[in-house]
Amino acid sequence: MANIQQVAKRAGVSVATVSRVLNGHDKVTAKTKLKVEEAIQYLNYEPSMLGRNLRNSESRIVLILIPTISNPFYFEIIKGIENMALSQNYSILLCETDSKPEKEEIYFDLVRKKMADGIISMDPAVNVETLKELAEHYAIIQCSEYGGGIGIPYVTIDSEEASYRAVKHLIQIGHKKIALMNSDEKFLYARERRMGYERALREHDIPVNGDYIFYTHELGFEQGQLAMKKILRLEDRPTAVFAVSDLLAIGALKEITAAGLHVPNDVAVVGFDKIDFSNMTNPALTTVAQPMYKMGTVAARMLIEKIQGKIVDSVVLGHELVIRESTTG
Amino acid sequence: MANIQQVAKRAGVSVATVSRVLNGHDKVTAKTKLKVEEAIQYLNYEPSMLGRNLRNSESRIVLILIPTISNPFYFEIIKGIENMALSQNYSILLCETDSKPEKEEIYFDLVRKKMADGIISMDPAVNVETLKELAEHYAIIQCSEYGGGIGIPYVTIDSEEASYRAVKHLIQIGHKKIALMNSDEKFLYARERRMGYERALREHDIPVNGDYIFYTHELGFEQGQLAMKKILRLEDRPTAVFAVSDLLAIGALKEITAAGLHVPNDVAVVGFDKIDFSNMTNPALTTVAQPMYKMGTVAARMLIEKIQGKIVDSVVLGHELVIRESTTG
DNA sequence: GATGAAAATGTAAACGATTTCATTTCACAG
DNA sequence: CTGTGAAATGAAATCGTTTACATTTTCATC
Repeated sequence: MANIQQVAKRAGVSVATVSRVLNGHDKVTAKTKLKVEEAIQYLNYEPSMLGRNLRNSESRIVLILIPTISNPFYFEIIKGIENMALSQNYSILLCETDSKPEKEEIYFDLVRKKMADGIISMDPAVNVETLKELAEHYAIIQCSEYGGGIGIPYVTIDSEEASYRAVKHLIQIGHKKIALMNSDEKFLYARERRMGYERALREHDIPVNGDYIFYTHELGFEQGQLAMKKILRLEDRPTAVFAVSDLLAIGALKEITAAGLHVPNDVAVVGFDKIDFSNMTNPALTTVAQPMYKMGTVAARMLIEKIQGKIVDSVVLGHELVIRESTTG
Repeated sequence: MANIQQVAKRAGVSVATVSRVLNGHDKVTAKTKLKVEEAIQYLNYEPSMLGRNLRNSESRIVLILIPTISNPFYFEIIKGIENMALSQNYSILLCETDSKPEKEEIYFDLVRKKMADGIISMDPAVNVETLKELAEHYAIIQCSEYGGGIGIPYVTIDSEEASYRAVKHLIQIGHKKIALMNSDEKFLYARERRMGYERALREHDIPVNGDYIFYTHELGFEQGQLAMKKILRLEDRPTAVFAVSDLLAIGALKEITAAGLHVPNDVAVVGFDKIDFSNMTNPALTTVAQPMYKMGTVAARMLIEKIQGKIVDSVVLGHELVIRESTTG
């Protein structure tokens, strides 16, 4: 494999000139440019990013931190990030932490060692202390999930409001006994979503019943099944369930059907995220749509600006309630 | 941020010595080692991969080429690859081609420019010519999908046999009118799966009916719905459908239910891949399980060996039929 | 044809590590 | 105390770029 020296030699110019035609921001005579291009062609030369990266002290790689790749919630966000990154000549390293500190640490090390220029964190279980420390030296953006008040820019939606609207929809179609399937309240978004839930109830003079609130330690299908089992065993059974993730809701769906009950006639279900699969279930799932693709592009743009040393502000994006069969038959 | 020079200076040794304690394969006195480690600690030094990578002419990054991140089929494979890669100090760049040559080209360029040390291709739509050309200079492995006979090592399952067993299962539980929902036969695996389908039929003296074979140009949910619509319109309606992907099968499921028919009483359905969601549907899907995690680890191991210059052989892994509600009630 | 400013090109020093080869240090035998 | 070989360390080249600065070329002008 040829390097820039050999190209220079063959073209009869200096390496500086070759570099100039390569990057194009400096002026080069049409004639020399041609000579260089011929040499490049002839030698099948491809500039090495290794040399360039060292010289420029950058890697042109950004990290995406997600708890697990199995949650389709992240798909669209990732696509958004990827496309924006690609358009700016960045590549993305997708990092699954499994919410384990030791895996997280591996990836943090990647930026410490200059293998990555920045991080978009979507892991709610991320170690906030380390993140804060890292943010002093490196570019970091939080996306979708965020620890509040730690001074790291984020892009997210208004969880409280989204939750409020979802529950309000259930109330409007006649439900009064509404269960909340929430995740661990150590996460900010979980606290916000419970607040929205309670606000909607209070606004309609429905008392908040602690027995109707369930916590799961993960947002997966199985946790949804498990929680739904408990809900179905309540003596005063709820007629509706609001789950804070589609996977939880799909687990609930499966469990309700397995119990011989009908959705939505016996129990209505609302999910959160509008993952692809929410449309594939029987019945299709009513859910809150986050503008995921947009979220991804915005996060990526913010990160790149941060890498370039600019100051960036946090962003709150809109959301939308998508009403489908699981609440309206 | 400190560099190796400053560490050397503070420790009162040469950079060579620092490098030696860093990498640990050369001998260093316990006393100097301590001095160096103190200096590292004091300066908060982290070795830069940029310098190291240039010197070593490697990036320690491998590319994974997938058509789209939305297909859960790839999850477990990716996890397998990632874990194996991580254990060997490689990171993975997940690359979505959308089956578009221009996106593919972006990623191919990454290896030409030394930004990546090798490629694991899972994209059936990959440009085989370019891939072959690339394989002359760079480490490449095909995983799951593969173009046969192009001299690039692959890891896969025996598609023909898997397909044969799936169809045989349908025959054994009494079906004779079995539709095949296949993808485009420009893909080798599609041809193989049709062959398995036909072998099973022939073996039980069931004539192969061309009207029962459907082709989709993608393997998604919508394509499954569309194809199922056509199948349901056949005058001599099949009593079973074998789809070559779970997403197709889930589309079929939804469509059958929407038509007021029952699975499996009216139409039985078999999928392929055993993605997580195949278990979440109503009814749960009978499907062919590929050893995806294993496939990923094997592919990663093969790739790393290839990078190290070893000669690697292709691998065919086993598979398993998972019988669930969509065929047995 | 000399002059000078502007444009094009070249020289050489970074970037931050690893590693070969040379040199120094060390322990020990004579 | 010296000589010896092995072990530890150091000096400097190297990987492949980019770029500040120095130098040369170009060309319009007088």
